[in-house]
Amino acid sequence: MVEGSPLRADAQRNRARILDAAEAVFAEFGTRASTEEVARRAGLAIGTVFRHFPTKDDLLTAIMKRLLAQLVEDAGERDLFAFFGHAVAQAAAKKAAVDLLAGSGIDIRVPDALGHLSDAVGRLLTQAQDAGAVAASVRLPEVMALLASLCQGALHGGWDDHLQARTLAVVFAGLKGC
Amino acid sequence: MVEGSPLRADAQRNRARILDAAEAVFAEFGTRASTEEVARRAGLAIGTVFRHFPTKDDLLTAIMKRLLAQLVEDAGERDLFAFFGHAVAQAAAKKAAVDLLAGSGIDIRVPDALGHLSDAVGRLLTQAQDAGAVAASVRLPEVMALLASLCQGALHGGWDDHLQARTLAVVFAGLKGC
Amino acid sequence: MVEGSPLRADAQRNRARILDAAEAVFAEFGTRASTEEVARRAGLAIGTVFRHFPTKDDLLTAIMKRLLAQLVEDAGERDLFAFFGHAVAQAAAKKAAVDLLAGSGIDIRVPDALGHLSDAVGRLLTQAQDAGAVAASVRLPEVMALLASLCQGALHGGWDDHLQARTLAVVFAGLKGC
Amino acid sequence: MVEGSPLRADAQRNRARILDAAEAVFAEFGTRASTEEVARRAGLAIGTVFRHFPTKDDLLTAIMKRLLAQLVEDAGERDLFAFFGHAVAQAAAKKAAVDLLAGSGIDIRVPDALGHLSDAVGRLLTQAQDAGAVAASVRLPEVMALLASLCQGALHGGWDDHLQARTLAVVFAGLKGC
DNA sequence: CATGAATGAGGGTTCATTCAT
DNA sequence: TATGAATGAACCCTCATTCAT
Repeated sequence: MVEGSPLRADAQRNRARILDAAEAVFAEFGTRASTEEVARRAGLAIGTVFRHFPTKDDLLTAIMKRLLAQLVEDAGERDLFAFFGHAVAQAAAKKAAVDLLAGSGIDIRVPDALGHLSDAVGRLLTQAQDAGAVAASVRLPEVMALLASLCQGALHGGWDDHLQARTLAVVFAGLKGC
Repeated sequence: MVEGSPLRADAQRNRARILDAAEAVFAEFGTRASTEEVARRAGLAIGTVFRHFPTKDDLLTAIMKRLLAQLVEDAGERDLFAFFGHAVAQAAAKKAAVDLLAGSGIDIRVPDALGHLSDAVGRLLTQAQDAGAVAASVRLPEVMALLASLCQGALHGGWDDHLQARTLAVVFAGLKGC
Repeated sequence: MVEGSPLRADAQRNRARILDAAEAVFAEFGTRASTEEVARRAGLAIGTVFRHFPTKDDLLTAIMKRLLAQLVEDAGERDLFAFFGHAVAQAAAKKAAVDLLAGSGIDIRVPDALGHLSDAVGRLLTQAQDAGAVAASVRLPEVMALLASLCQGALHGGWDDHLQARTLAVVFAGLKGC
Repeated sequence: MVEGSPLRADAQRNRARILDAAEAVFAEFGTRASTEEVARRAGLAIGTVFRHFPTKDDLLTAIMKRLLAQLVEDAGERDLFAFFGHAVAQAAAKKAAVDLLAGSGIDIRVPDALGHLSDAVGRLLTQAQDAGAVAASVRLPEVMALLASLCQGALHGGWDDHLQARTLAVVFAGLKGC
């Protein structure tokens, strides 16, 4: 079953190029960067971008979904603390996506993807609490709130590694409960 | 020194009206709201707004400075924990300003104002550490980073009071050191 | 009572220039002509056109209203047959307006203006019937239908004067009843 | 003469499907409907449409020709009055074609087809005059002008059956001479 | 010959900024 | 100095047309 004509391969490649370019462009200039700039970076004509993503929002949503899916995957390979560190480290490189995660301006619905991330973090939280690494009183909503906050902070604050470590250390201490 | 001519009074009043309108408009619609909308809300013509703030960025910078100055003042009347709660609570109502603080898109330099806020928070931190309410190992940079992160998180996350309290509780526990 | 600042005069002049240019452009190229072309013909920047008519439809509606108002006025100075001749002769020069009158594509509501025209023609019809120049059985709806049809026909058919006269003669004979 | 290779059969079928789809689409949405929509409705790829009709105008011209040919055929089976009624009734269902007939926007030359229609109507006219049903003074050009006008009017005016009957009655009375 | 992805000019619209009044 | 009309670059998006597969 060879579903999809050979041309489909080109289209797939272009779709990926667009997403990569968009992620880079939006990361560099924010979501206000023009779709034209994305096309330029992807080395494609503007029409091609709109053929793949009929709306700028569609493009942003697609980026968002990809980022969240990646985070969910990343969550599977780490414990809660490592995942926090990882996510925060990623943030700086994912300006646009974090903006979107934050809901700034553009109305984007990625409930499923967000739900999956929440599920993944929930599993990490349970593991951490079972291992006694996080206080039993801590619940998922505040963990997600802290994760989002720290990603935003890292993104916009321009933290260096040292500052990031010290900041996370405070939060981790808080999670452990004391 | 002609600083006090009758016209100057008008100008000062207009400047204040513009800033108030801009804060309200940008808080409601984000920094993408048009300058024209700000003028409308201020009950002034667009030209007047640009006479006072030659650039939209200038206007945004001015709002930022005013917000930070207010925060510095607020810091003087609270302890570290109360101030965190206050700042976070404010965030939701100051969408635009927090965006700016975060540097999203528009390039704004308000080093002095930020420095003053840092100073104020530094004083609160010292007080809290002197009182044994915050671990001695905690330093100002991470406190500022946490403050900014939580403000961002509160702003974009749409936290209710309960979630805000639980989230802050984790951070406060972390600051106390345990 | 000097309502309106002096600048208003300029704006009024520009509004008129835009309407004149739009009528000419749309008459020449149809309603598909670009707003940019209208601006060019008016000797104004595109932004000015959109300041006066926030939407292309707004511009088309405005032209339509003006044309209909003119027709209503024209109706006051003629009998039914002369008015038919006049309207049909105008049609060729008013491509766009007739298109709009016909409702082609663009959704425009000018019910009031259309109603006024209908009223004016109704008066002419009554006069003609009172004078025995039109059969008593004829009613307004079909007169309006004939008027619109003939305007369309004249517009798109490129009739010369002779053909127009002969065509109208048939319709006039029909109205007289025989 | 290779006119009859198996492929030719496919091509002919596709050509017909495209014309049918185009007539339906343009009738529904006007000539502004996209060629892509036509391809979709025909169940073909856009490239196939352009292979058969290198230009959108070519497609529109082809539709026009087919419509006129059909009208010519219809004319053979009716007397002048019945044909008028038939053509006008068709108009509403042939939005696009009538648009084209009218020449609105797209520049299309279908002189031959139009000539044939004119010939057919000329025959009907002669018959009617021979039968004394139409005044001898009436000539073909104004009959064609009336026909086109009424089709336009019916198309854009949204006439109901009653209005159409009354409107045609006036024209028929005019043709009869009185 | 059919396919459908890619192209890119062009269209409607917005908005920061300028400048005549 | 305040006003608000004018400007025009830039943006998002559409669609006729081309061309590699």
